[in-house]
Amino acid sequence: MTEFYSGVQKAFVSVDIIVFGFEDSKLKLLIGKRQMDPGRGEWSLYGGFVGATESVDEAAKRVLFELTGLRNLYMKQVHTFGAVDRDPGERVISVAYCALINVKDYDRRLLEEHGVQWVEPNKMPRLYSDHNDMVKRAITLLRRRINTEPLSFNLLPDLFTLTQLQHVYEAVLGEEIDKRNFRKRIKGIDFIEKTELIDKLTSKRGAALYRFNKRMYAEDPSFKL
Amino acid sequence: MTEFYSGVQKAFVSVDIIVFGFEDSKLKLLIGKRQMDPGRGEWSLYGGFVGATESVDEAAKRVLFELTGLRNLYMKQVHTFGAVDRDPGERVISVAYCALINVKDYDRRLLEEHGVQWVEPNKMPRLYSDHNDMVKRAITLLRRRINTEPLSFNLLPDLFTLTQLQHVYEAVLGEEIDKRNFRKRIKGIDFIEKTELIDKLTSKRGAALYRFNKRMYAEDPSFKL
DNA sequence: TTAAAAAGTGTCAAAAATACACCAAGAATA
DNA sequence: TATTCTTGGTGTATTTTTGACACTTTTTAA
Repeated sequence: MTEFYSGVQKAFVSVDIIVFGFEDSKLKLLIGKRQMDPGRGEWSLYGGFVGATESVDEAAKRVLFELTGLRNLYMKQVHTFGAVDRDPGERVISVAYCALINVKDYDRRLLEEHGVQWVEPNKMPRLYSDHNDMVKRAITLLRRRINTEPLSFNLLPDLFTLTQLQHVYEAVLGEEIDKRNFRKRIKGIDFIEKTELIDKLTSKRGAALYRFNKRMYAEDPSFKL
Repeated sequence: MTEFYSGVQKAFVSVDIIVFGFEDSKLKLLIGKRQMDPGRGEWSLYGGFVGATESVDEAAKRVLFELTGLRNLYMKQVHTFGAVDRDPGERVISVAYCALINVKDYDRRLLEEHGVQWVEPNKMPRLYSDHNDMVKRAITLLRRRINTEPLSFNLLPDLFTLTQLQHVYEAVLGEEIDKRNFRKRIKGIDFIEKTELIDKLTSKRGAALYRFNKRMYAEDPSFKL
């Protein structure tokens, strides 16, 4: 075992990103038709290869930036997929990442430019290779973490109403939540601040706008919904 | 973007395994001195490369089998580590797995053969490359899951006493648990069965032996301690 | 003026979590 | 053989958390 690297084959390493957004009170994610071989024309996640001079995490950030034009988004590694024949051409091992974006920050031009679109997870077509599994894992990850980590704010604008926030939870968890109990719990969380501002767009009466106070959260980073 | 694979460098892909065991009421894991370059002589996790004809998961199983002589162990992917210079020689991307074994199933000869030994996580030396980070992540994973997944039994013999089981929880979570409350909760779980057998080894009085009923759990796989 | 649509608010009951202390059984020892 | 030591085993009362549940307010549009 001295010739450590001998007799072992190298592989391509790629990243695939499950980009989640929230629109019309629904959780959605970005998929597009593959514009390259293998699998040209099939629905797939957006991805890219890990370059020689970047870490896998950096590659994921780069690819996400290419797609969205945005940086510093919430992103987490989901799982690494390594079946021998998952890519019909070469041996490609892919690290799946999940990212959350506020759909309104997203430049609609870029959607077209990259030929991607928002779809609801349960209305998704068959995707290329193991990408459906990636999506499944990503959703499982979201569901597990949304109650212990302040994820939800990443899917909303800086200012949001409690109804919107509740809809995020309902969309991710796939179940209805009692409005009064939800708001009761939110009131107990100091870093979700009520502002003086009122949103008049989505309701006739107008709803108070809230804000996630990052600094306050950073001081005592514990979260439990 | 037609020449899909061109201009991208391949990388070695390896697996590293954090093998947890439970001994003397303590959580321990296997580390050894590296017997190969780079990093010869440094403390490190046990690992190996992913071969051309095996999936990453299969590679992890194979490596774990090499090390322990055991199959069908509990094993979960933890995280993939992909810093550019994490391996001083070549570009190596490593997928960390965590495995749980019952120390008594482990052939002590194999320990010596592979030059590995059990250490407590908090008494661990500096490990090769990013292996300390791997261990940290693995422990975080265990802590997150031990209350929602029947992990703990994998660290114990088929027959175990409630005190042993409690010690597993205390060791993983790093906190003491009230004996009566613990046993109360256990009683509410049908697939933890009391047997007629009594363990006379660890106590003078003798303690009832319990068993995890896999089939019963499979029928209704929900777990909440 | 009336209807429609979403925002906002509090109480009570059930369930779950936590704190807490003594007796039992057997082995070893004085 | 009495004593002590060690670990196994058991129940209750309190607090906390969760969950169910319905009506009023505000504004716009018909």
